[in-house]
Amino acid sequence: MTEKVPSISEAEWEVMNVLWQKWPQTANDVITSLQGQKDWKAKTVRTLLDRLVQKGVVHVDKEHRVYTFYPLYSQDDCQRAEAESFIKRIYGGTVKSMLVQFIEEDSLSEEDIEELKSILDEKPKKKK
Amino acid sequence: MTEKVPSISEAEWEVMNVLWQKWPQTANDVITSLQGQKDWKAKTVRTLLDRLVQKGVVHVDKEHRVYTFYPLYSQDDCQRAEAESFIKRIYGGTVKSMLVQFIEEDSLSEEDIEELKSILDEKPKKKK
DNA sequence: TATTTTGAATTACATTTGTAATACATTAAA
DNA sequence: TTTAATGTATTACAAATGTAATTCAAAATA
Repeated sequence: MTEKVPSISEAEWEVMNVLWQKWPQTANDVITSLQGQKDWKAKTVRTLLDRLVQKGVVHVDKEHRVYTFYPLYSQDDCQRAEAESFIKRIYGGTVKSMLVQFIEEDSLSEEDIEELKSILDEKPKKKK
Repeated sequence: MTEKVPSISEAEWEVMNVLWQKWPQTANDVITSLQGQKDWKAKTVRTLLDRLVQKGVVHVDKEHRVYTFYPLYSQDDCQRAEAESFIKRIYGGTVKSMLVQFIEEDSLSEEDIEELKSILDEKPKKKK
């Protein structure tokens, strides 16, 4: 079972995304990773990290002078949690309606489509 | 091309969802529609409607004493806009990775899966 | 050692959002 | 007509969020 994930704001997600790529990281690591990607001052990133710690999404290791941070939830868990509330709000809770919209749109390449098809084919076999 | 949709907050989405179902509606219509669904006071809904008007997402017709409201953007357009930013933030911008996660999860029924498959089968044929 | 740099802790401040309440002006009801 | 109900307009107020700046102590450097 997936425990309840605290809510992560938009800006905080950017920070989490870099933390999930590699951890632990120092605040400076994170700040550097976000350079060029986001136009944030170092202090801003630092604040976001602190808030994530407060929220219990990130743990900070204070053993050494320079702290290191690492995620307390997997990216997958957070994605699912976020996606669930998103879909409820935007698509009335039905995953399918969203999938349909995306599939009908031209946002998928030929290969993507093929890959999805094969995943779908696999799917029912996994039933227990 | 889809024009830029103003950002709609979580609570505001609930209001939009009822407005998209039927419009125009008076504030009271909307309030009534949300009864039982959300535990909001009438004034709260009214505030949300006003904010949506301010944001330019909803138009209010003041021709009559009792105003009527209607959406200025299609549900589809708003869903796409929201989904796009959502996917960018949460799934690094790739629709497919999200679809995969949902398909792999057990959130889809047999019929859903079949339907998706047939939609995917149709898809490539539509290429121009 | 004196000084600069660096990291962490604390504080700041505007905007958005959630969640209304109050004040007013009409209209409907008594 | 006086009064109550209803709809609109304005105001409120705390929490979350975006976006930092300031303060302070320790470490690195001159």
